[in-house]
Amino acid sequence: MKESFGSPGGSLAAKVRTLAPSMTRSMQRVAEAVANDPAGCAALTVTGLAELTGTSEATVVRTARLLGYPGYRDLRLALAGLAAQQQSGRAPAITTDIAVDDPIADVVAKLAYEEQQTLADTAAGIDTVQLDAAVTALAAARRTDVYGIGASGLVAQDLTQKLLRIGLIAHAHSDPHLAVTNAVQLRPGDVAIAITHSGSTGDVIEPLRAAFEHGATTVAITGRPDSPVTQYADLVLTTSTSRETELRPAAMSSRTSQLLVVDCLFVGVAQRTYETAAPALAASYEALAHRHRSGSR
Amino acid sequence: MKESFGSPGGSLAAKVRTLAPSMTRSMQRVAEAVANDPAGCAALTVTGLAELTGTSEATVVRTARLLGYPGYRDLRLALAGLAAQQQSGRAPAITTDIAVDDPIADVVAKLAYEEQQTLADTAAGIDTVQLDAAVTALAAARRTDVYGIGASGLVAQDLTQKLLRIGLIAHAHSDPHLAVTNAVQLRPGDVAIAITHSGSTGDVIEPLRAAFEHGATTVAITGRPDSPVTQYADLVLTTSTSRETELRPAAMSSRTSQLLVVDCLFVGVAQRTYETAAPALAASYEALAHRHRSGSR
DNA sequence: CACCGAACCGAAAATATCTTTCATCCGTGA
DNA sequence: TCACGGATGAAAGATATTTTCGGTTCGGTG
Repeated sequence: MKESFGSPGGSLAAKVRTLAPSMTRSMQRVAEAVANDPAGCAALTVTGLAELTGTSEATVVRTARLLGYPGYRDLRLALAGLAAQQQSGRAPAITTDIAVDDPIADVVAKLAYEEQQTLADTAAGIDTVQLDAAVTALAAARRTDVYGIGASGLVAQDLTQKLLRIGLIAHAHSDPHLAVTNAVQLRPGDVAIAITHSGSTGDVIEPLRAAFEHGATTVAITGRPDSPVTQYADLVLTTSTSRETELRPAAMSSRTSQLLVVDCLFVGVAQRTYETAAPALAASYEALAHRHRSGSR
Repeated sequence: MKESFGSPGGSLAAKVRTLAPSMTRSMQRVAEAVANDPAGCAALTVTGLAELTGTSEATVVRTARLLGYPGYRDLRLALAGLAAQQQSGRAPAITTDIAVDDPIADVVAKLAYEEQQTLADTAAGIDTVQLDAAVTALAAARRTDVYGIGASGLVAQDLTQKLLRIGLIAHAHSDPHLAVTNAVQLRPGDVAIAITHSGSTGDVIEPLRAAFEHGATTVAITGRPDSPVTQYADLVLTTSTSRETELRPAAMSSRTSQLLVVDCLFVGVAQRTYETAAPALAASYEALAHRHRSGSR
């Protein structure tokens, strides 16, 4: 709503005020309407605006000319621009938590905003040295086990799916017993990754511990860098922790954060193993093609 | 971020990407021109834009329609608005694709940025009316089945986990046969949700179809609103489509987008069923507490 | 008070722009 | 190769904008 200086378009209201004295009565009515409700007027045709102001098309066009536009068409475009700017000006107001009676549109906006925030926090907080070390370990690993339970289990599977796609050997475990059983098979050069937001999930810590004790390179992806899980982790990747609210459980933001970390790991590994990763990715894409119907076009 | 008129607003570029696959060659040329230079195109008449893109007026109008506007006139208005916003909003900082030799810190930054972008696009492109209807259906459903394969399967599980947490009956299926077997058990009042980025995954379409034919309320979460899956969907929730690069497969951004939609569904349902959802959430939290060791440190 | 002229104004014609229709063209699959 | 269906653009048709032009009002003047 601020007026810009030399910038074209500038404030229409100001221009209207300046030029008002040199306008005839009907033209003033038009100018006023335009200044008061740019958005509304932008939606109108010459005829519409003429009727609204109780004048004629000719007068509207004359007014547009006076305001410095070649014709009404261009005034209208400028109006649309102005409206859009005003619209975006009164932006955020997303500061509050999601309330029980928020309309669904607000829910969408707030969730998107919060997840964006989570991503930014995570990216800012990540330790690239540890990340790089984890990537190096993964790229060279004979096999990789990933542990995760509940929501984190899905992240574990996501990572596994990706690694498999580029030809690495990876397994996700959400059954603690099987996880431990498998963990003891690991040996130096292998990698074990535990994903847990709280860092205190025993079912995930135990297999990591087993892997750790058998000499595998262990990685913890957690929101609590001082939690028990880090005891057995050679490398710790910290995810961001945002306050959780009644309607937005922690699982939601921790998942977003964990997924970003996982994506970074994946892309990092794909870079390191580009020679084999690129063809593998292409191949998996090919293989899937026939599972899709002919497509929409 | 809705715009003044009925027309869906948000990022035009995102919409172009989403709809591009369903466009013909000439229309793609027009769409591309519009997406690349909104300001320039806003200054052109139909004829002008037709000449610029080497097509005809008819094609330009057709493209405008496909993008959701009643005609070229309105597209032009929207373009003017967009141009104004870009002008004031300054440059969106163009990031290049992730390169094979990018240092890990750049990878983190680029991935975070792209996922944020995906979230914004998704939020802008989502149809809140459909979303609201889906929420209503879910909140009232006797049971809910969710179909998803591969990466989308994880999203399906995520949704299921969340719904279960607030006391709803939900199942995720990734086995196509079992999915169909279960789908035929559905009846009016039940809800079936298919999650597929391409919208052409036969293994996911079949169960949805079965559910559809048995009278369940069917929902499709897809990046292609014109794809086969929507044939059997009462409600369609569109996820955003970002260009995929060699090191960043489509699965990555579609997952981010799908998860946002799923989160919106969940929060929406939690709002509707607040009386039962809040205690249920609290209870599940309690139940998990004992799985965690005494705490940090 | 009647008259005059100038500016104002809007109806309608003229023009530009947008939309629709329809015949043609091109690619595709049998 | 042929037939088909969708994509495409030329041109007709519909709207919107601009221009023209004559009527009207208002202030000044004899």
